[in-house]
Amino acid sequence: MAATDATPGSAPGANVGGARERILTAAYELFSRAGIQAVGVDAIIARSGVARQTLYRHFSSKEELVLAFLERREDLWTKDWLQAGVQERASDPRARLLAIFDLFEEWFQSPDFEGCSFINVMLEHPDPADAIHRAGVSYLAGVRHFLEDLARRAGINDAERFAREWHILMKGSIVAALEGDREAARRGQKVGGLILRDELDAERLRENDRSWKA
Amino acid sequence: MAATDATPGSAPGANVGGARERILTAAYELFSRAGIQAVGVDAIIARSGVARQTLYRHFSSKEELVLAFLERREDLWTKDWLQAGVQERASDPRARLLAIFDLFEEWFQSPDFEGCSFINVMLEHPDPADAIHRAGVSYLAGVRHFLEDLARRAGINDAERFAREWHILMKGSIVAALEGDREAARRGQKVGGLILRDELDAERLRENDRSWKA
DNA sequence: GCATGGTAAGACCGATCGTTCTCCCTGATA
DNA sequence: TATCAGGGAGAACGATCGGTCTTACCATGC
Repeated sequence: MAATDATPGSAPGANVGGARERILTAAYELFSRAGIQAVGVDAIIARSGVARQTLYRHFSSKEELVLAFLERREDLWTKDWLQAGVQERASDPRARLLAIFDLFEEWFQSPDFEGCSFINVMLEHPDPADAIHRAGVSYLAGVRHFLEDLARRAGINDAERFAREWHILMKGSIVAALEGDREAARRGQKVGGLILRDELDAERLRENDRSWKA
Repeated sequence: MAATDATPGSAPGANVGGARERILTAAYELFSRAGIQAVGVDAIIARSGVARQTLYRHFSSKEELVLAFLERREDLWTKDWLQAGVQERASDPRARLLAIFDLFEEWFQSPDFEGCSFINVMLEHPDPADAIHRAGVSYLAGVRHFLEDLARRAGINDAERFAREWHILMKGSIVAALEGDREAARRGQKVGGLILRDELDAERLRENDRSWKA
């Protein structure tokens, strides 16, 4: 995920782009894999090859850097990977919902599978008043809104409820994958199929009901 | 969850039982709510009212204390709460599986809902070689084995596969509840109902198939 | 030439981390 | 009475934490 190294021997991502960019790249690599509390600013400074003061010029505190990391995570993971991925794999909204778990299948098998950073930071900062906790919740809501949009396009009756159910499947299968279940994605997809079938049945019932009354 | 205070004014759990017991009680309360890295040994010492050296006489390191906390969590949460809870609420294995989410419903509404410590510690220690990570995975497997047993008693064909699907629902709804979804338990129960119905249909098909061949 | 601003390098701060140590007290046992 | 283990209180260890400060370098624009 890091750009090609411009200065061999130095840490990946060092001396590529401006200082702020190098800091964010290093923070992304470290935070997404090891979590927040386990990564000190010293580690980010070392990996980015930036001076201490430079980091604090761009980010007034570690918390601000974490919030910037989460913002980037949404760009790279939610938008560039998840949303773009399902759109290139399928065109039908229903197929796109199921394609999420095809993406997950590949993701889970990747050697440095790191899980969902939004879940990770939310659990790592349990206080609901914590800005980092709230940011995690907010970016998870962003994912859910994407599901809601797909559900609406698929003609599903209560898109918000459906999205929340689908998201539960996604989050559950991510945790299962972190436990080591290599088939977590297929399991999520299978149960998702049951949900979709149930929605279809319900829709058919509603239509029968309408034609009955007509 | 802490025993009644025997010495009013001191921290809850202090001077109740032996030193080891007080330490474990304090560790349980702090670790389960704030996580591992956020809780220092100083906080556990202060809450338990125990001397520094006393803690290190009973637990050779913080890591050992964390492992003892997880062991206690299995006793209190998995066995005394989850397993005992579903057995008193229902007798039919299928009803017991669904009753898990009735328990979750109450759990999620409790003001100090803390989530699943096994998931929390596993995500907080992402390294699969870490003893704490492995312990979390192992206790999650314990929960899964309980589900597997229920599934087997319910006559479900592939109990291991079923248990993994059911567990995904449980974990997903726990994370959703931590996000603030007040109906996460009902959602899990509803999707669980779809899985159960599907298992019933499949079993019916197998029986039809058998009588057809007979 | 000279000022300016971004950056590197690194000393330094107080606080906290997990851990070890010493000293003293108490209560049970021999 | 003498012994000894368990525990309390707290100093102290080296390491690391997030964050500040100083100094020097270098490229740019006036």
